[in-house]
Amino acid sequence: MGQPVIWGSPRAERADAARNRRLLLATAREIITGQGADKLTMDGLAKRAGLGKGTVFRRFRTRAGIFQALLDDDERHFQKQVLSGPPPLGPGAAPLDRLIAYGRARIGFLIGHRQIARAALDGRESVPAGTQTPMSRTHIRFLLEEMCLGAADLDVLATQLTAALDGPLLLYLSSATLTQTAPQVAERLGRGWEDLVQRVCARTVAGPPGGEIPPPSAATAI
Amino acid sequence: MGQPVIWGSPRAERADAARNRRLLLATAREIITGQGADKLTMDGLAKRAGLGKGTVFRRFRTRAGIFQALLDDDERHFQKQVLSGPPPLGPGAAPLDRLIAYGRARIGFLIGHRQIARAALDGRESVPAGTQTPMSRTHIRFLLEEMCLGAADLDVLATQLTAALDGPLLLYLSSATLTQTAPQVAERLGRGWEDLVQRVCARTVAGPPGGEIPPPSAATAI
DNA sequence: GGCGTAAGCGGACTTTACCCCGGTTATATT
DNA sequence: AATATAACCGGGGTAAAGTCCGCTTACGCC
Repeated sequence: MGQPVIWGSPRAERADAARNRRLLLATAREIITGQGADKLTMDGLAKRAGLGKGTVFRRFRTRAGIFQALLDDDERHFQKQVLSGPPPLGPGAAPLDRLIAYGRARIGFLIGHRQIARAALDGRESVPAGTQTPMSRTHIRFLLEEMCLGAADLDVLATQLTAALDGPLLLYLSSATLTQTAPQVAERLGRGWEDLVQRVCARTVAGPPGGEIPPPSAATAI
Repeated sequence: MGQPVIWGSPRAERADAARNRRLLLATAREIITGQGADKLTMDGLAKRAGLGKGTVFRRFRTRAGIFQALLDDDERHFQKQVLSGPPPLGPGAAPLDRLIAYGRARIGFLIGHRQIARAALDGRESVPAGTQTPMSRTHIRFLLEEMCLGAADLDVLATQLTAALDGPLLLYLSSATLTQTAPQVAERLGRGWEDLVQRVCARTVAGPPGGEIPPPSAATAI
């Protein structure tokens, strides 16, 4: 139990650091559910957790970083359902059905986490929301690949579909709308996603317009 | 009290205010091209424009607001090309071709404006990027409508395609990648968009899964 | 042209994100 | 167990965002 297993390279997180990180995340959740995300301040968080301000910044680097960490945490749980839960979300169903189910689930997840997800956006960072290859994109890419549709550039397609899923909730829908009519919005977006995916995966598309030129260079770049 | 008749529109902008707004936008552009978007500070902007800080905040409400205003300004010019320029971007071509051309143009525009567009994101506002019905979405909606594909919910589809266009550049691609390999990225995304749109518009899709239920309530809601 | 009023303006004030660095403590090694 | 070292902690300091309120000015009306 107390065995400090050394992970790959970056020297495992020190025990006190890990404890404090958990404490800070939990405290952040308290503040958010109690007073709303926009009332979360670095000072306040530190004080309420009984820690110094420097500690908070060391852990999360920036205010948005806290929300990214929270989102990451919840996404991990969500992803577990996707990877090992019952079909059609989990493995065992046809890729197309899984993709549709995944979209609906993701929409629900984002609506449930809209406060945090929005607050995780930060115009001053080079890559705003979460990681550069979000789990969502990876999963969609995987399902698309299994379907063997003749897409010219799977990476781009996966990125665009991920955006079609996240974008409306992160970029275009006002949180007022979301708060007032969340269930209807979820249902509409879910149907829309199903329709979109069904069209995209119908596989009746002419070859690439410019001849058979493969994607520019590295196949996995973007 | 003498009730001043409330006009439908909120009483045109005062002349000095308009002049100052233009001055501030121009000054902001100077700073951005000269020193980069992240060097733009409200104090600095006010001082360089020879105005008070309060004025800057009154005009743009928030730091991100400045970038939103700049983007809005440039988008207006861009949109002029779309509405009255030569085909296939402008009117005169088939809707599908216009949609493809629009996507490519929009990608180019966003890559060219990536600094501003990213900085316009703000996790503390209810609707982060620009307006709630961006011109982009409206235009896409219009073209889709002309195509008469049997989409269940055009508004949602338009929103999702808009996101597929904006999302990759706003949310997922690191600005490092963009700066280093902008042309290749533009080309790949452009091809991807063409492929995506061609699939979506192939019109060989079964009816909606749950029968012929129309979208929940208001047709133009989302 | 003179007047009333709403809008605009400025800059001091408050709050908050973020930096820094000396002191402390967990962990690996011997 | 003692030591070396690297990571962690704290809290004061800075600069920038955002607020307030009294003064000024443009605009519509008489």
